[in-house]
This record gives sequence, structure tokens and C-alpha cells, in this order.
Amino acid sequence: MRNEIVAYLSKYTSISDELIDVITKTTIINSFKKGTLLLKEGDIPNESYFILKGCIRSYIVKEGEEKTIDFYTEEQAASPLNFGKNSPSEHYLECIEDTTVSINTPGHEQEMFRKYPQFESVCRIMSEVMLVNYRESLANYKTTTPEDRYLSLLKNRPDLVRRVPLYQLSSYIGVKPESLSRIRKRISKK
Amino acid sequence: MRNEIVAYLSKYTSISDELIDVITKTTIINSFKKGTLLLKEGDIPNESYFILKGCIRSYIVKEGEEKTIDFYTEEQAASPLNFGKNSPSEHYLECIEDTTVSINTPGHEQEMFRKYPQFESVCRIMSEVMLVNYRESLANYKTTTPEDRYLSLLKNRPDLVRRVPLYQLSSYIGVKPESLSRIRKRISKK
DNA sequence: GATGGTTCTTAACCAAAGTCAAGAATCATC
DNA sequence: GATGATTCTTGACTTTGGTTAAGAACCATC
Repeated sequence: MRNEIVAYLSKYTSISDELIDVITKTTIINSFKKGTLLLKEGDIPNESYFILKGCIRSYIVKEGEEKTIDFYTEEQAASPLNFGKNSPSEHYLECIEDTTVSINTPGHEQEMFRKYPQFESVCRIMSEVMLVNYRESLANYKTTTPEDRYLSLLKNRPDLVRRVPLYQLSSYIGVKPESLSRIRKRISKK
Repeated sequence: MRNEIVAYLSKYTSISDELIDVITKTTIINSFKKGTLLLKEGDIPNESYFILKGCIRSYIVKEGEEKTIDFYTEEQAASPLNFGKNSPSEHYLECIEDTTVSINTPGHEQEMFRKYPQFESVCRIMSEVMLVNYRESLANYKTTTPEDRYLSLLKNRPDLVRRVPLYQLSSYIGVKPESLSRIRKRISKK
């Protein structure tokens, strides 16, 4: 189980045996039931999660409605936006399936940076990769229609379409549930 | 001029005098005329830019239309999405005003990481800050209407609304120029 | 201040998403 | 397999944005 984290980090840069050893030994693994809220609006976040199994949804509540920001699945990091910032969260993190994660805290991270400079390098690279991913997501979202986005979900994350209820998917692609229903109908006619 | 970069980096973490000195001495400053394309679709990007003065627009061309992804102004970094990746760019970087920037290359960055470990720490922190900013932008874009976005532009970046032509602004907030025109009209009636 | 070019606004019409409301399908649980 | 709750679909109507096309406003330059 723990080796999955090392495998994930190794994708981006080579890691010394010593660091692999430390990461393996200090990693905290935890499992949560479907429906568990790992973070609520107003909470001060002090944990970030690396998903080993399951699915976490990030959403905000605006005008009484849940708006899904993102879904995180196996091999992805679900980190509160203001992780380590000591300010209250504006969003929620919910396990939408039974989920197993490794947990990271700001304190643990700082200690690792201090003791193992290579860990800082690993995190810089990861952070840069994630930065590019988010910039691409934003560019992509801005240049597509809801229908485009649903079709690309079907293509690139078909598991999500099966795993996630429509009302959560619809806000993820930027429409109301009724509209996603109509988009589905339109597509099936083509 | 060069001190602005050090001042910018110092906002996020304290920097040793030695590193300040090196950054100041090795920084390449360059100025470009309004209209200059710093990066074109298909180019292999090998420079990233930190804006000292002016404005750079990032856009892609899709179905014959320019879609503005982002505007970068003073104190912001305009970095190609695949900077240092050796793959062709999908987007353009255009100076939409006379612009002065400091230029960074992958080679220079690698050398700095090697020689000055603290530089890696500085870059990790900056990268994390930018990551949070992009995640917030994406979350924000997903949960607002074009009208919301125009109002928030007026509030948060009024300079842009003055500096940038409507057809570039409109694709930035996700509509056609005609629609932004209508949005303006709607707003003025309220 | 006339000329031409770019940028912006307006109008008429069409397509897509929002709203409201009803009802069908699905699922869990007893 | 009946019950109730949740989730999904459909329909009628409204609002908003896209499309096409025309012309107004603004600018630069001669």
C-alpha cells in the first residue's frame, strides 16, 4: 500500500533509498466510509490526502447549491486550497466512496523539508506538474461547451460517469442536472 | 529594476544575501514592443517571463478564433504551459502593451537549483502559491456566470478593463464580443 | 478634417441553459 | 414485493448567449 506513494513520486524524479525508507515508514494511512466529510466550510484545514483507493469530491455551497469543483481518484492528491494557511476553508471534501488515503500535515511536511532537502525538490516538481495540470484544466474549461466537457468525461474518466450521481457531475461540467439530462438525450440522438 | 524580482520573491520567504546577489547579477532584462509574439503555437518554449512593466496575454486559436486564457501584468510570471518540456506549445504569448520582462530559461533554473539549494525552496513555495491561485481561478470560473466574472474584473482588475480591447476581454470571461456588449448594457441599466 | 481601419454596439433570429413543476425510474430497507 | 426516498427525465416557458449583419464610434495618419 505504502509503496504506491513512492511509486507515484518516482514518476517525476528519482528518489534516494533513504528518502524512500523514511516516506514508507512515516506515512499515515487511514480509511473513511462513503459520505465522510474530511473538510467542512469554516474548518481550518490541517491535513491533505493522497488517495490510495476511492474517490473524494471537492465542492462549495453557493446560494444553497452544491457546486462540484473537482473529483480526485486513485493516485491523486486532494489538498484543501488553504492547506497549512490557518484560514477557514471555503470548500468541502467528501468521500463519495469508501476511501483509503495517506495523510499529510503541514508540520510533518516542514520537518521533512528540513531533514531531507531532496524532499523539497520532489515537492517542487510535483507542485509544478500539478500547476501545469490546473492551468490546462482552466484553459480547457474556458474553451469548451458543457456538451464538449461531458463527452470528454465519458472518454477520459468513464469510471467517474459510472461512479458519480448526475447532480454532482452536472455542476462539475457547469450546468444544472436538468440540462445534463438534456445533453445526454441530445448525444444519444446523434 | 532588478530589485523588483527580489522584492517579489521575498514576499513568500526570506532569501539569503548571497542568493539576492546572484539573482540580481544573473537576471536578464528585456523589453518588447506592443504586439510582439513571445511564443507562437508550435514553438518549443524555452523562456519564461517575469513581468516588470506591461501586459502579456496568453491565448489559443480554436476554430479560427482567439480564446484568451489569461492576462499577466506587473509582478506576475507568464510561463509557457510546457516550459522546459521540449514539446511544441499550443498557446501564444503576446505583449499587448510595451512590456519589460526578466527572462528565465530551463538551463539557468537547473544551474541555480544545483548551486543554491535555497533557490529550490523559493521556487517550491512560489509554485505552491501559484498552484493555489490557479485552483482558485478554476473554482471561481466554474461557479460564476459571465456577468459575475465581468463585474469581478471591474472590481479586482479595473486596469485590465481599461487596457484591454473588448474582444480579448470577452473570450477571457467566456463569451463572444457581442454578448459582453449586451452584458455591459444590462449592467448599466441596473 | 477626410480616409480607412479597428473596435464597439445594436437588432433580429436561433440554440442552449435556467426555472418550475410533474412524474418516472432506481434503490434501500423493512 | 410494498414503501419511501433519492435520483433522473421530460415538458412548457424564460433568460442568456451565439450568429449574422449592419452601422456607429473611435483612432491614427495623411
